Amino acid sequence: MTQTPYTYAPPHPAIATDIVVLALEGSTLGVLLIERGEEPHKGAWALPGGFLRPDETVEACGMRELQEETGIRAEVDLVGVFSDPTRDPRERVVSIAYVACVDHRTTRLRAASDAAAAQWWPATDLPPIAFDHASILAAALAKAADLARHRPLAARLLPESFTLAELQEAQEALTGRRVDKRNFRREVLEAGWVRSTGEMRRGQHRPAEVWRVG
Amino acid sequence: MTQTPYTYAPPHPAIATDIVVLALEGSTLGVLLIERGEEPHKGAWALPGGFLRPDETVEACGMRELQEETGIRAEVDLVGVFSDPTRDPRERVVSIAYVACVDHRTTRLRAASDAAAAQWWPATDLPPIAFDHASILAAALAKAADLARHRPLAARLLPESFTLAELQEAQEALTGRRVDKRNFRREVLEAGWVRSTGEMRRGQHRPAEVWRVG
DNA sequence: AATGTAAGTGTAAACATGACACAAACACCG
DNA sequence: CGGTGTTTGTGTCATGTTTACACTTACATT
Repeated sequence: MTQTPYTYAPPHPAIATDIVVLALEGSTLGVLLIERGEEPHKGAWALPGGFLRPDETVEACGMRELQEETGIRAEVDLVGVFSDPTRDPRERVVSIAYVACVDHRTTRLRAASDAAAAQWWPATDLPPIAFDHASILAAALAKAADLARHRPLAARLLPESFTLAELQEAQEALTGRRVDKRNFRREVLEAGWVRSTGEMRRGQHRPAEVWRVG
Repeated sequence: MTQTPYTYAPPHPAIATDIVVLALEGSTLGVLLIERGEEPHKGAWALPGGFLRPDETVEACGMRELQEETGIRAEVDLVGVFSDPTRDPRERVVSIAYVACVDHRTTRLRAASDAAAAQWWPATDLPPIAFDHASILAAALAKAADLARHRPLAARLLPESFTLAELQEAQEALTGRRVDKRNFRREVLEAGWVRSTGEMRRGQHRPAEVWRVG
Protein backbone atom coordinates (compact mmCIF):
# COMPACT_ATOMS: atom_id res chain seq x y z
CA MET A 1 0.00 0.00 0.00
CA THR A 2 2.92 2.29 0.39
CA GLN A 3 5.61 1.49 -2.07
CA THR A 4 3.36 0.52 -4.94
CA PRO A 5 2.85 3.43 -7.32
CA TYR A 6 -0.52 4.87 -6.54
CA THR A 7 -1.38 4.78 -10.21
CA TYR A 8 -1.61 0.99 -10.17
CA ALA A 9 -5.04 0.00 -8.94
CA PRO A 10 -6.40 -3.45 -9.75
CA PRO A 11 -10.16 -3.98 -9.49
CA HIS A 12 -11.15 -3.93 -5.84
CA PRO A 13 -12.71 -7.11 -4.48
CA ALA A 14 -15.70 -6.91 -2.20
CA ILE A 15 -14.99 -7.17 1.51
CA ALA A 16 -17.31 -9.07 3.78
CA THR A 17 -17.34 -10.57 7.23
CA ASP A 18 -18.59 -14.01 8.13
CA ILE A 19 -19.51 -14.70 11.72
CA VAL A 20 -19.34 -18.07 13.41
CA VAL A 21 -21.88 -17.66 16.19
CA LEU A 22 -21.51 -20.31 18.87
CA ALA A 23 -24.03 -21.14 21.55
CA LEU A 24 -24.85 -24.02 23.84
CA GLU A 25 -27.28 -26.60 22.59
CA GLY A 26 -27.85 -28.51 25.77
CA SER A 27 -24.36 -29.66 26.62
CA THR A 28 -22.83 -29.39 23.16
CA LEU A 29 -21.90 -26.53 20.89
CA GLY A 30 -24.35 -25.12 18.39
CA VAL A 31 -23.58 -22.98 15.36
CA LEU A 32 -25.91 -20.48 13.77
CA LEU A 33 -26.40 -21.17 10.06
CA ILE A 34 -28.59 -19.65 7.41
CA GLU A 35 -30.25 -21.60 4.68
CA ARG A 36 -29.61 -20.06 1.32
CA GLY A 37 -32.73 -19.23 -0.65
CA GLU A 38 -30.87 -18.33 -3.85
CA GLU A 39 -28.21 -19.70 -6.10
CA PRO A 40 -25.37 -20.30 -5.78
CA HIS A 41 -25.57 -23.04 -3.18
CA LYS A 42 -29.36 -22.72 -2.93
CA GLY A 43 -30.60 -24.98 -0.14
CA ALA A 44 -27.19 -25.27 1.45
CA TRP A 45 -26.39 -23.62 4.77
CA ALA A 46 -24.07 -20.67 5.15
CA LEU A 47 -22.55 -18.55 7.86
CA PRO A 48 -24.21 -15.24 8.62
CA GLY A 49 -22.30 -12.27 7.36
CA GLY A 50 -22.40 -9.24 5.16
CA PHE A 51 -20.52 -6.59 3.31
CA LEU A 52 -18.35 -3.95 4.85
CA ARG A 53 -19.86 -0.48 4.91
CA PRO A 54 -17.91 2.69 4.13
CA ASP A 55 -17.95 4.08 7.64
CA GLU A 56 -17.10 1.08 9.79
CA THR A 57 -14.08 -1.02 10.60
CA VAL A 58 -14.12 -4.66 9.59
CA GLU A 59 -14.48 -5.69 13.21
CA ALA A 60 -17.39 -3.31 13.65
CA CYS A 61 -18.93 -4.87 10.57
CA GLY A 62 -18.67 -8.27 12.22
CA MET A 63 -20.30 -6.99 15.38
CA ARG A 64 -23.03 -5.30 13.40
CA GLU A 65 -23.77 -8.48 11.49
CA LEU A 66 -23.88 -10.39 14.74
CA GLN A 67 -26.31 -7.86 16.14
CA GLU A 68 -28.48 -7.97 13.03
CA GLU A 69 -28.68 -11.75 13.02
CA THR A 70 -29.07 -12.41 16.73
CA GLY A 71 -30.02 -9.13 18.38
CA ILE A 72 -26.95 -9.48 20.59
CA ARG A 73 -24.14 -6.99 21.04
CA ALA A 74 -21.02 -8.95 21.83
CA GLU A 75 -17.31 -9.04 21.19
CA VAL A 76 -16.02 -10.93 18.18
CA ASP A 77 -12.60 -12.55 17.82
CA LEU A 78 -10.68 -12.68 14.57
CA VAL A 79 -10.45 -16.14 13.04
CA GLY A 80 -8.77 -15.48 9.74
CA VAL A 81 -8.90 -14.07 6.26
CA PHE A 82 -10.44 -16.17 3.52
CA SER A 83 -9.59 -14.91 0.10
CA ASP A 84 -9.36 -17.70 -2.43
CA PRO A 85 -10.19 -15.91 -5.71
CA THR A 86 -12.79 -18.55 -6.59
CA ARG A 87 -14.46 -18.89 -3.21
CA ASP A 88 -17.52 -17.02 -4.44
CA PRO A 89 -18.51 -17.75 -8.03
CA ARG A 90 -20.37 -14.46 -8.48
CA GLU A 91 -17.59 -12.00 -7.86
CA ARG A 92 -14.44 -11.83 -5.83
CA VAL A 93 -15.18 -11.53 -2.14
CA VAL A 94 -12.51 -11.40 0.53
CA SER A 95 -14.02 -12.50 3.80
CA ILE A 96 -12.76 -11.74 7.27
CA ALA A 97 -14.08 -14.39 9.66
CA TYR A 98 -14.90 -13.79 13.29
CA VAL A 99 -16.18 -16.03 16.03
CA ALA A 100 -18.61 -14.98 18.73
CA CYS A 101 -19.96 -16.82 21.75
CA VAL A 102 -23.49 -15.96 22.77
CA ASP A 103 -26.22 -17.11 25.11
CA HIS A 104 -28.76 -18.57 22.75
CA ARG A 105 -31.60 -17.89 25.18
CA THR A 106 -31.21 -14.16 24.66
CA THR A 107 -30.97 -14.32 20.89
CA ARG A 108 -33.73 -13.18 18.59
CA LEU A 109 -32.93 -14.75 15.27
CA ARG A 110 -33.82 -12.73 12.22
CA ALA A 111 -33.51 -14.34 8.83
CA ALA A 112 -32.31 -11.86 6.26
CA SER A 113 -34.28 -11.27 3.09
CA ASP A 114 -32.49 -13.72 0.81
CA ALA A 115 -32.38 -16.44 3.44
CA ALA A 116 -34.94 -19.16 3.81
CA ALA A 117 -34.26 -19.83 7.48
CA ALA A 118 -31.84 -19.18 10.31
CA GLN A 119 -31.25 -22.03 12.69
CA TRP A 120 -28.88 -23.54 15.22
CA TRP A 121 -27.01 -26.67 14.22
CA PRO A 122 -24.92 -28.93 16.41
CA ALA A 123 -21.27 -28.25 15.65
CA THR A 124 -20.58 -31.96 15.36
CA ASP A 125 -23.41 -32.77 12.95
CA LEU A 126 -23.69 -30.17 10.26
CA PRO A 127 -25.82 -29.96 7.12
CA PRO A 128 -24.28 -29.34 3.67
CA ILE A 129 -22.31 -26.10 3.93
CA ALA A 130 -22.14 -23.43 1.23
CA PHE A 131 -19.02 -21.82 -0.25
CA ASP A 132 -15.85 -22.38 1.81
CA HIS A 133 -17.75 -21.93 5.03
CA ALA A 134 -16.89 -25.41 6.25
CA SER A 135 -13.22 -24.40 6.43
CA ILE A 136 -14.11 -21.15 8.12
CA LEU A 137 -16.17 -23.03 10.65
CA ALA A 138 -13.43 -25.50 11.40
CA ALA A 139 -10.92 -22.69 11.88
CA ALA A 140 -13.34 -20.84 14.13
CA LEU A 141 -13.95 -23.85 16.35
CA ALA A 142 -10.23 -24.37 16.73
CA LYS A 143 -9.71 -20.69 17.50
CA ALA A 144 -12.47 -20.67 20.10
CA ALA A 145 -11.09 -23.77 21.79
CA ASP A 146 -7.69 -22.15 21.94
CA LEU A 147 -8.94 -18.81 23.28
CA ALA A 148 -11.07 -20.54 25.90
CA ARG A 149 -7.96 -21.96 27.50
CA HIS A 150 -6.63 -18.53 28.32
CA ARG A 151 -9.76 -16.43 28.75
CA PRO A 152 -13.22 -16.88 30.26
CA LEU A 153 -14.79 -17.24 26.85
CA ALA A 154 -17.13 -19.94 28.08
CA ALA A 155 -18.98 -17.42 30.23
CA ARG A 156 -20.21 -15.71 27.08
CA LEU A 157 -22.21 -18.80 26.27
CA LEU A 158 -24.14 -18.27 29.52
CA PRO A 159 -26.41 -15.62 31.01
CA GLU A 160 -24.91 -12.90 33.20
CA SER A 161 -25.00 -15.14 36.24
CA PHE A 162 -24.35 -18.84 36.32
CA THR A 163 -23.21 -21.71 38.45
CA LEU A 164 -19.73 -23.17 38.21
CA ALA A 165 -21.23 -26.43 36.94
CA GLU A 166 -22.80 -24.52 34.05
CA LEU A 167 -19.54 -22.73 33.35
CA GLN A 168 -17.68 -26.01 33.35
CA GLU A 169 -20.16 -27.54 30.92
CA ALA A 170 -19.72 -24.55 28.63
CA GLN A 171 -15.95 -24.77 28.86
CA GLU A 172 -16.03 -28.47 28.03
CA ALA A 173 -18.25 -27.83 25.04
CA LEU A 174 -15.93 -25.11 23.76
CA THR A 175 -12.65 -26.89 24.23
CA GLY A 176 -13.91 -30.39 23.53
CA ARG A 177 -12.07 -31.58 26.62
CA ARG A 178 -13.56 -33.00 29.76
CA VAL A 179 -12.04 -31.62 32.94
CA ASP A 180 -12.14 -32.51 36.59
CA LYS A 181 -14.65 -30.57 38.66
CA ARG A 182 -12.33 -29.64 41.49
CA ASN A 183 -9.46 -28.71 39.20
CA PHE A 184 -11.77 -26.59 37.10
CA ARG A 185 -13.09 -24.68 40.11
CA ARG A 186 -9.60 -24.06 41.42
CA GLU A 187 -8.39 -22.80 38.05
CA VAL A 188 -11.36 -20.51 37.52
CA LEU A 189 -11.19 -19.03 41.00
CA GLU A 190 -7.43 -18.57 41.06
CA ALA A 191 -7.50 -16.92 37.65
CA GLY A 192 -10.08 -14.45 38.97
CA TRP A 193 -12.41 -15.14 36.04
CA VAL A 194 -15.51 -15.02 38.22
CA ARG A 195 -16.75 -13.43 41.39
CA SER A 196 -19.54 -14.62 43.61
CA THR A 197 -22.90 -12.86 43.58
CA GLY A 198 -23.71 -14.13 47.05
CA GLU A 199 -26.91 -15.65 45.70
CA MET A 200 -27.79 -19.31 45.51
CA ARG A 201 -29.54 -21.11 42.68
CA ARG A 202 -32.27 -23.42 44.00
CA GLY A 203 -33.05 -26.53 42.02
CA GLN A 204 -33.90 -30.16 42.41
CA HIS A 205 -30.91 -30.81 44.60
CA ARG A 206 -28.35 -29.03 46.71
CA PRO A 207 -28.40 -25.30 45.88
CA ALA A 208 -25.50 -23.96 43.87
CA GLU A 209 -23.61 -20.74 44.37
CA VAL A 210 -24.20 -18.18 41.65
CA TRP A 211 -21.29 -16.34 39.99
CA ARG A 212 -20.68 -13.72 37.34
CA VAL A 213 -17.66 -12.72 35.32
CA GLY A 214 -15.30 -10.81 37.50
CA MET B 1 -21.83 -11.98 2.20
CA THR B 2 -24.57 -14.53 2.12
CA GLN B 3 -27.75 -13.12 3.55
CA THR B 4 -27.30 -9.59 2.33
CA PRO B 5 -29.23 -9.03 -0.90
CA TYR B 6 -26.75 -9.20 -3.67
CA THR B 7 -28.13 -5.99 -5.08
CA TYR B 8 -26.63 -4.00 -2.20
CA ALA B 9 -23.03 -3.25 -2.98
CA PRO B 10 -21.29 -0.36 -1.23
CA PRO B 11 -18.14 1.04 -2.83
CA HIS B 12 -15.35 -1.49 -2.49
CA PRO B 13 -12.33 -0.39 -0.46
CA ALA B 14 -8.88 -1.26 -1.68
CA ILE B 15 -7.27 -4.29 -0.08
CA ALA B 16 -3.60 -4.29 0.75
CA THR B 17 -1.15 -6.24 2.83
CA ASP B 18 1.50 -4.74 5.06
CA ILE B 19 4.43 -6.89 6.08
CA VAL B 20 6.40 -6.57 9.26
CA VAL B 21 9.72 -8.10 8.28
CA LEU B 22 11.85 -8.97 11.28
CA ALA B 23 15.53 -9.81 11.25
CA LEU B 24 18.40 -9.89 13.67
CA GLU B 25 20.47 -6.73 14.00
CA GLY B 26 23.31 -8.08 16.02
CA SER B 27 21.55 -9.32 19.12
CA THR B 28 18.38 -7.25 18.83
CA LEU B 29 15.42 -7.24 16.48
CA GLY B 30 15.39 -5.15 13.35
CA VAL B 31 12.39 -4.14 11.27
CA LEU B 32 12.40 -3.36 7.58
CA LEU B 33 10.95 0.08 6.85
CA ILE B 34 10.63 2.13 3.72
CA GLU B 35 11.03 5.86 3.57
CA ARG B 36 8.15 7.50 1.81
CA GLY B 37 9.12 9.66 -1.11
CA GLU B 38 5.64 11.09 -1.66
CA GLU B 39 2.83 12.64 0.32
CA PRO B 40 1.07 11.76 2.45
CA HIS B 41 3.63 11.19 5.19
CA LYS B 42 6.52 12.11 2.89
CA GLY B 43 9.77 11.50 4.72
CA ALA B 44 8.18 9.24 7.29
CA TRP B 45 8.87 5.53 7.35
CA ALA B 46 6.29 2.91 6.44
CA LEU B 47 5.92 -0.83 6.35
CA PRO B 48 6.45 -2.56 3.03
CA GLY B 49 3.26 -3.74 1.44
CA GLY B 50 1.09 -3.55 -1.59
CA PHE B 51 -2.29 -4.08 -3.14
CA LEU B 52 -4.00 -7.40 -3.61
CA ARG B 53 -4.01 -8.70 -7.14
CA PRO B 54 -7.00 -10.37 -8.74
CA ASP B 55 -5.50 -13.84 -8.93
CA GLU B 56 -3.92 -14.30 -5.52
CA THR B 57 -5.03 -14.88 -1.97
CA VAL B 58 -4.31 -12.21 0.60
CA GLU B 59 -1.68 -14.41 2.19
CA ALA B 60 -0.06 -14.98 -1.20
CA CYS B 61 -0.06 -11.23 -1.65
CA GLY B 62 1.82 -10.87 1.61
CA MET B 63 4.36 -13.47 0.54
CA ARG B 64 4.76 -11.82 -2.84
CA GLU B 65 5.37 -8.44 -1.25
CA LEU B 66 7.90 -9.99 1.06
CA GLN B 67 9.64 -11.56 -1.90
CA GLU B 68 9.62 -8.32 -3.86
CA GLU B 69 11.07 -6.30 -1.00
CA THR B 70 13.64 -8.75 0.29
CA GLY B 71 14.12 -11.40 -2.37
CA ILE B 72 13.14 -14.01 0.20
CA ARG B 73 10.41 -16.60 -0.06
CA ALA B 74 9.16 -17.29 3.44
CA GLU B 75 6.03 -18.00 5.43
CA VAL B 76 4.04 -15.10 6.81
CA ASP B 77 1.81 -15.15 9.89
CA LEU B 78 -1.39 -13.20 10.17
CA VAL B 79 -1.20 -10.30 12.60
CA GLY B 80 -4.54 -8.62 12.15
CA VAL B 81 -6.87 -6.55 10.01
CA PHE B 82 -6.50 -2.79 10.06
CA SER B 83 -9.48 -1.04 8.63
CA ASP B 84 -10.11 2.30 10.26
CA PRO B 85 -11.90 4.23 7.51
CA THR B 86 -9.52 7.18 7.89
CA ARG B 87 -6.27 5.28 8.15
CA ASP B 88 -5.27 6.32 4.64
CA PRO B 89 -6.26 9.86 3.67
CA ARG B 90 -6.23 9.15 -0.07
CA GLU B 91 -8.85 6.47 -0.28
CA ARG B 92 -10.17 3.71 1.90
CA VAL B 93 -7.65 0.88 2.26
CA VAL B 94 -8.23 -2.20 4.37
CA SER B 95 -4.89 -3.68 5.27
CA ILE B 96 -4.17 -7.23 6.30
CA ALA B 97 -0.96 -7.29 8.29
CA TYR B 98 1.49 -10.18 8.34
CA VAL B 99 4.73 -10.75 10.13
CA ALA B 100 7.71 -12.59 8.68
CA CYS B 101 11.03 -13.56 10.20
CA VAL B 102 13.98 -13.63 7.83
CA ASP B 103 17.73 -13.95 7.85
CA HIS B 104 18.88 -10.46 6.94
CA ARG B 105 22.11 -11.78 5.48
CA THR B 106 20.24 -13.42 2.62
CA THR B 107 18.03 -10.43 1.87
CA ARG B 108 18.47 -8.26 -1.20
CA LEU B 109 16.57 -5.10 -0.41
CA ARG B 110 14.85 -3.41 -3.32
CA ALA B 111 13.34 0.00 -2.83
CA ALA B 112 10.15 0.35 -4.80
CA SER B 113 9.63 3.18 -7.21
CA ASP B 114 7.86 5.61 -4.88
CA ALA B 115 10.15 4.91 -1.97
CA ALA B 116 13.25 6.88 -1.16
CA ALA B 117 14.98 4.10 0.71
CA ALA B 118 14.52 0.70 2.31
CA GLN B 119 16.38 0.10 5.52
CA TRP B 120 16.52 -1.92 8.71
CA TRP B 121 15.63 -0.16 11.94
CA PRO B 122 16.06 -1.44 15.47
CA ALA B 123 12.63 -2.43 16.77
CA THR B 124 13.25 -0.53 19.98
CA ASP B 125 14.34 2.75 18.38
CA LEU B 126 12.14 3.63 15.46
CA PRO B 127 11.93 6.72 13.25
CA PRO B 128 8.63 8.58 12.71
CA ILE B 129 6.16 6.05 11.33
CA ALA B 130 3.61 6.74 8.61
CA PHE B 131 -0.13 6.01 8.69
CA ASP B 132 -1.18 3.60 11.47
CA HIS B 133 1.88 1.48 10.90
CA ALA B 134 3.12 2.01 14.44
CA SER B 135 0.08 0.10 15.75
CA ILE B 136 0.57 -2.60 13.16
CA LEU B 137 4.19 -2.91 14.16
CA ALA B 138 3.38 -3.17 17.84
CA ALA B 139 0.77 -5.85 17.16
CA ALA B 140 3.23 -7.75 14.98
CA LEU B 141 5.96 -7.73 17.59
CA ALA B 142 3.52 -9.03 20.20
CA LYS B 143 2.30 -11.70 17.81
CA ALA B 144 5.81 -12.83 16.95
CA ALA B 145 6.79 -13.01 20.62
CA ASP B 146 3.72 -15.12 21.29
CA LEU B 147 4.25 -17.47 18.34
CA ALA B 148 7.91 -17.93 19.22
CA ARG B 149 6.93 -19.49 22.52
CA HIS B 150 5.19 -22.36 20.80
CA ARG B 151 7.06 -22.73 17.54
CA PRO B 152 10.67 -22.54 16.33
CA LEU B 153 10.08 -19.12 14.81
CA ALA B 154 13.49 -17.91 15.96
CA ALA B 155 15.18 -20.28 13.53
CA ARG B 156 13.77 -18.27 10.65
CA LEU B 157 15.93 -15.36 11.72
CA LEU B 158 18.99 -17.54 11.10
CA PRO B 159 20.60 -19.32 8.16
CA GLU B 160 19.71 -22.94 7.47
CA SER B 161 22.22 -24.16 9.98
CA PHE B 162 23.07 -22.54 13.26
CA THR B 163 24.41 -23.14 16.73
CA LEU B 164 22.18 -23.35 19.76
CA ALA B 165 23.74 -20.18 21.11
CA GLU B 166 22.66 -18.36 17.97
CA LEU B 167 19.18 -19.81 18.22
CA GLN B 168 18.93 -18.74 21.81
CA GLU B 169 20.00 -15.21 20.97
CA ALA B 170 17.35 -15.08 18.24
CA GLN B 171 14.71 -16.43 20.59
CA GLU B 172 15.60 -13.84 23.22
CA ALA B 173 15.41 -11.06 20.67
CA LEU B 174 11.99 -12.24 19.49
CA THR B 175 10.40 -12.80 22.85
CA GLY B 176 12.21 -10.04 24.69
CA ARG B 177 12.95 -12.48 27.50
CA ARG B 178 16.32 -13.69 28.62
CA VAL B 179 16.42 -17.43 29.28
CA ASP B 180 18.84 -19.81 30.91
CA LYS B 181 21.18 -21.59 28.53
CA ARG B 182 20.64 -25.08 29.89
CA ASN B 183 16.90 -24.70 30.16
CA PHE B 184 16.74 -23.38 26.62
CA ARG B 185 18.70 -26.29 25.22
CA ARG B 186 16.56 -28.78 27.09
CA GLU B 187 13.37 -27.19 25.82
CA VAL B 188 14.52 -26.96 22.21
CA LEU B 189 15.78 -30.54 22.11
CA GLU B 190 12.80 -32.07 23.90
CA ALA B 191 10.40 -30.20 21.63
CA GLY B 192 12.20 -31.65 18.61
CA TRP B 193 12.60 -28.23 17.03
CA VAL B 194 16.09 -28.97 15.78
CA ARG B 195 18.21 -31.87 14.70
CA SER B 196 21.97 -32.08 14.63
CA THR B 197 23.88 -31.85 11.38
CA GLY B 198 26.85 -33.65 12.86
CA GLU B 199 29.07 -30.75 11.88
CA MET B 200 30.94 -28.42 14.18
CA ARG B 201 31.32 -24.69 13.81
CA ARG B 202 34.92 -23.60 14.42
CA GLY B 203 35.52 -20.17 15.87
CA GLN B 204 37.67 -18.30 18.32
CA HIS B 205 36.82 -20.69 21.11
CA ARG B 206 35.45 -24.13 21.75
CA PRO B 207 33.71 -25.41 18.58
CA ALA B 208 29.92 -25.48 18.64
CA GLU B 209 27.64 -28.19 17.34
CA VAL B 210 25.66 -27.14 14.27
CA TRP B 211 21.91 -27.74 14.02
CA ARG B 212 19.06 -27.20 11.61
CA VAL B 213 15.31 -27.15 11.98
CA GLY B 214 14.03 -30.60 12.24
C1' DA C 1 -37.68 -40.87 57.25
C1' DA C 2 -35.38 -42.88 53.35
C1' DT C 3 -33.65 -42.23 48.68
C1' DG C 4 -31.68 -39.96 44.77
C1' DT C 5 -28.92 -36.47 42.78
C1' DA C 6 -26.04 -32.55 42.14
C1' DA C 7 -22.94 -29.28 44.87
C1' DG C 8 -18.99 -28.64 47.19
C1' DT C 9 -14.42 -29.67 49.19
C1' DG C 10 -8.51 -31.36 49.96
C1' DT C 11 -4.50 -33.94 49.13
C1' DA C 12 -0.89 -36.48 47.02
C1' DA C 13 1.69 -37.90 42.81
C1' DA C 14 3.44 -36.64 38.38
C1' DC C 15 5.23 -33.38 35.68
C1' DA C 16 7.08 -28.96 34.06
C1' DT C 17 9.65 -24.91 35.05
C1' DG C 18 13.22 -22.09 36.87
C1' DA C 19 17.58 -21.45 39.23
C1' DC C 20 22.17 -22.54 39.65
C1' DA C 21 28.21 -23.74 38.68
C1' DC C 22 31.85 -25.91 36.68
C1' DA C 23 34.68 -28.61 33.30
C1' DA C 24 36.05 -28.93 28.29
C1' DA C 25 37.78 -27.11 23.89
C1' DC C 26 39.82 -23.97 21.21
C1' DA C 27 42.50 -19.32 19.77
C1' DC C 28 45.63 -16.24 21.05
C1' DC C 29 49.62 -14.42 23.18
C1' DG C 30 53.73 -14.19 25.50
C1' DC D 1 54.82 -24.52 24.52
C1' DG D 2 52.27 -23.24 28.53
C1' DG D 3 49.08 -19.85 30.36
C1' DT D 4 45.00 -16.93 29.64
C1' DG D 5 40.60 -15.72 27.90
C1' DT D 6 36.25 -16.93 26.10
C1' DT D 7 32.55 -19.80 24.57
C1' DT D 8 30.47 -24.51 24.53
C1' DG D 9 28.32 -27.95 26.85
C1' DT D 10 26.36 -30.53 30.73
C1' DG D 11 23.13 -32.25 35.62
C1' DT D 12 20.54 -31.54 39.70
C1' DC D 13 17.56 -29.75 42.97
C1' DA D 14 13.77 -26.66 44.52
C1' DT D 15 9.56 -24.77 43.22
C1' DG D 16 5.31 -24.33 40.94
C1' DT D 17 1.81 -26.31 38.11
C1' DT D 18 -1.10 -29.94 36.56
C1' DT D 19 -3.47 -34.09 37.05
C1' DA D 20 -5.89 -37.70 39.40
C1' DC D 21 -8.98 -39.13 42.74
C1' DA D 22 -13.62 -39.96 46.84
C1' DC D 23 -16.59 -38.52 50.16
C1' DT D 24 -19.83 -35.39 52.62
C1' DT D 25 -23.54 -31.85 52.29
C1' DA D 26 -27.91 -30.03 50.97
C1' DC D 27 -32.01 -30.21 48.95
C1' DA D 28 -36.37 -32.43 46.47
C1' DT D 29 -39.07 -36.25 46.01
C1' DT D 30 -41.51 -40.18 47.55
